[in-house]
Amino acid sequence: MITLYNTLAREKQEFKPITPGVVNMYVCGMTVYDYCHIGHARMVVVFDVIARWFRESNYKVNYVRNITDIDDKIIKRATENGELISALTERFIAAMNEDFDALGVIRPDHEPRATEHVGGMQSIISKLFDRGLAYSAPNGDVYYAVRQFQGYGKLSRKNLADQRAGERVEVDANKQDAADFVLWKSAKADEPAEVKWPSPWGLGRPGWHIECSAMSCHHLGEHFDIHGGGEDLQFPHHENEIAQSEGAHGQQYVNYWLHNGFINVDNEKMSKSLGNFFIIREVLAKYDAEVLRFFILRAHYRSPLNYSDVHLDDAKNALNRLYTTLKSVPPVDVEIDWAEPYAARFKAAMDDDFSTTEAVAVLFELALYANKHAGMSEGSQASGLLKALAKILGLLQRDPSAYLQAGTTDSEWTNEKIESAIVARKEARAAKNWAESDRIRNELSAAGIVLEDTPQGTSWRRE
RNA sequence: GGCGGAGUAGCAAAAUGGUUAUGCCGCGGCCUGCAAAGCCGUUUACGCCGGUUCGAUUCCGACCUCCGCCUCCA
Repeated sequence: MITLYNTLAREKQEFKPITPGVVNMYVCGMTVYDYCHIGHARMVVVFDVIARWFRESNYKVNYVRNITDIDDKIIKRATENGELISALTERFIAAMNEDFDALGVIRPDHEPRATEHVGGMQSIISKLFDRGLAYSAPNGDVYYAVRQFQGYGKLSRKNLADQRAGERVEVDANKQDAADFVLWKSAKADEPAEVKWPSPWGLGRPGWHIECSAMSCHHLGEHFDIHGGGEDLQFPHHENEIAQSEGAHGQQYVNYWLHNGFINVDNEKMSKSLGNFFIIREVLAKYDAEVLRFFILRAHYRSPLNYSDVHLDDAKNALNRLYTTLKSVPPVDVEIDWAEPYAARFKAAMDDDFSTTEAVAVLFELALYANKHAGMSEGSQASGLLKALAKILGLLQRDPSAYLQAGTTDSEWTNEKIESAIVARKEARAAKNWAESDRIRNELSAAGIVLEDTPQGTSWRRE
């Protein structure tokens, strides 16, 4: 039985699918006008693992993660660059795929793009007009009449009367109410033709929130199981999605709302305005992508997670221990027996709101057991189980030596050069010439290469 | 002002009404030519004050501090 924390109910609940054996899940993805940062990495890794765990639990998963390829920031960036919007978005979609692939994220079953669903958005807006939930403003924009929707604020627990309208942002005079939000934006003269779609309300483009209502409905129906995203999307984005979808369709939109916590820097939210954000590809230039993935999964998905080089170094050292175990205690292929104590604890952890933190702790306990029983069949069994369980988290599937010897920085010490140094050292050791053998080892050590003498010979790794 | 989250050992991070989290780092030991890796051991952990309880880090109440959302944001 899987339990998950439902933001809508503010408590952990047992997961009950609408259709037995099926999970329909929608996650708000990227707005593609720039490179992805590690906050995005956390979001995709977290929901990747959630999808993996449902599959492991024998559910058929329909995982949809959208791509927002039309919005204000995209238009602004394309205009600044003097390039077509489609050229800009294609470029960053390609970059996004590179980054997410590197992180071992399995592609969602569907990755709809907003621009492909404008028709669906218009049809929802029409329904909202029919139900008296939408209105055209003097400036040609179409707005959602928030106060006409009963239950507005039920996700974010916001009470319209308590909000301080206009305190931070001036209220648009076109709105009937400060809380109303735009469904359709009328075309502006200086906007490129690429962003102008015909509609019953004139030439224009969709508001932000409507795309997710349309794309989720297209792939998963009017009522589906799980909707996820970063915690900041709770309000207003997800609140508005509920208003749109439930307002148009007259039935419950989503059963379980899941929100991942942020990556912080110095205990503050990572954001562009603070200038404290890190792009995935910058981080991957310094650290192996698996280290970043491990770092993310070591924390619970709802907790804030502080990012720094010190913390990634810590994660790197920890991951090294697991790979070192797999290297020194070769795993056998294992079919997971969920009744086996370690596996049972792993499963209990994952079933309990996807507690990867506890699941990772089980991996380390297996590593300890494997190391203690190195050379025995219990050891290789434990090592095999370690690898099999880690696979569910998308970790530890590479050849251990290849992982440990991979360097993020190229040194002049090629593998061949290292190997020949090891041969030279072996000869020195055979002659009990310890001074020479230690000189060679120190030379390698200075280059970040660590030698390990074992009964089977000398192996090496990069630090 | 409203709503929500959090304060755990040097660092990171979980669970839990009484029993070892886990990892990194440090220290000691075993092993090793010496190391590394591994194994063993190790540093009075639970913001503060009350309450409930045989017993609270864990439940209840007050307080302090921090963070997030209320505007685009994963």
